[in-house]
Amino acid sequence: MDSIAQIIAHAPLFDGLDDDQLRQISRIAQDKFCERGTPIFWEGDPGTGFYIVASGKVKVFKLSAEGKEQILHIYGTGQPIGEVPVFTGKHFPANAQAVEKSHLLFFPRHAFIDLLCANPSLALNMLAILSMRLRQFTVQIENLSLKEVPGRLASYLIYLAEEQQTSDKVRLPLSKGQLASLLGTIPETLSRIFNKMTAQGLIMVQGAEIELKDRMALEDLSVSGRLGE
Amino acid sequence: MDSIAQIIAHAPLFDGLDDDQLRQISRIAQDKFCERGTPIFWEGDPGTGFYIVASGKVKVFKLSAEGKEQILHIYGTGQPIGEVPVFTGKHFPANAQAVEKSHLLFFPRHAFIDLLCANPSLALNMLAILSMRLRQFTVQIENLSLKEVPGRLASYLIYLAEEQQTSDKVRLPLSKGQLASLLGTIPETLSRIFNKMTAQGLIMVQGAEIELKDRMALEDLSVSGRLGE
DNA sequence: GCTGCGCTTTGACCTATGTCAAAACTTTGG
DNA sequence: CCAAAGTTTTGACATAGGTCAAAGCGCAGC
Repeated sequence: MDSIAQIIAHAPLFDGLDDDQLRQISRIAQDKFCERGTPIFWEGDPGTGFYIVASGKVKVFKLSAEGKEQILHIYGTGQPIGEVPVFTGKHFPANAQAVEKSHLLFFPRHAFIDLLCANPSLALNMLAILSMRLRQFTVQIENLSLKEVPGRLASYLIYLAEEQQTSDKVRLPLSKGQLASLLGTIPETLSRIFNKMTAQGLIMVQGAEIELKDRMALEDLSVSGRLGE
Repeated sequence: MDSIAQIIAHAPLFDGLDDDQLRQISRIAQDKFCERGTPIFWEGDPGTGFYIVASGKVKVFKLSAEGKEQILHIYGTGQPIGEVPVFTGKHFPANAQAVEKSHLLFFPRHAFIDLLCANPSLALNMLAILSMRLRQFTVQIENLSLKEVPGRLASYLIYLAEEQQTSDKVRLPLSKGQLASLLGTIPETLSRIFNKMTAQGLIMVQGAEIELKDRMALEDLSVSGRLGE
């Protein structure tokens, strides 16, 4: 369940390809193992290829001049990262780092482009993935610009509840500090907002476990973007 | 210089295709003419195809619940818009509206996908365009989250100077109100920041003409994200 | 079962930027 | 050339959320 072939067979990017095509792809993949905190690439590095997360978790983020971090996204098993330079031919537009022990597959740029030219459905899969990302960034821009922090947090909690298929209790998959960075704020502010939302009866926090006490109000908040009264 | 064939031949998306391929593409394109303010699509509409701007200018934007607008980008001649749903099969993730009298070409989804499967270099062009957009959104997220408004404005002015190939005087291609929306702020704040930056000798504003008096300081500001002293 | 380090929370404070209202300016059409 | 509508600016004010510093907490390793 952890061989290169297995991973490739289950990655959305390679969905719908036949066994022969999958074999070709396996042939160009290279293993890379990372410890928690290992940098995978830095903004500005030339991109010689991209990665797929085989296991573990990787954060992709930007850094400000003073070192403040904005997480763009956390990618998990099966998801590709660092594809942008493959197609623009330019450098990586952001940084990537393992947030836990991770296993990645590396695909060198040229070999991959060759495969892509030969397999239209691989190209379509990649187009779909990039489009999904575009849509997701669109949402993040909306969140940052049009919603206040409580609204962003509410959106995130709802997103988690959907992902974890639960309607009332979610578990944060990252530390609160990292969550702050994902939501475009800082830990102090996030902590205060957890308090405020708890006081208003929207949620209940026990460590990384968050109980959604008032799903309706959370939905409202996530749409309106601002905490009432 | 305005025929469908001419426009298609010069659009980056169709770069490097031979005459026969261009002819095929022309065949599926449909004209659409828009007045200033005409909506092109709304967030949530099903995407039955995408557009290329033949002439004019189109803004792509998000709206908050209270009606505040965040412009994601302004697209001009030769640029495609609305490609995301073509590949995800879902709805448009944002709104689009002509900001001036515009001429668009519409490409229906299925016919385009067929072409794409048959022309790997068309697929690669599209991948390059989506990747460039991803990179650009990445920058916008960075601006919104890690820079203050003066920093965002400085970045934008430098970007304009490059685009307009001048080192000291740029012309805003949109109203100040719209610029505020692009920078993730409101007209009042933008106006005050123009004042402040003028007072500090960074720029000089005469209507839509902006003189860059201190390019160095603007670069600093755009990198550091915050106005000193 | 302590010790120490990293994460999280709390408090006091400051500031960038939003809100609301009105005035000044620009553009457009009659 | 003027009126009307839209855009930009100014002013007074409110506030979300950042900063800095310190105190709690919780878990890894001895």
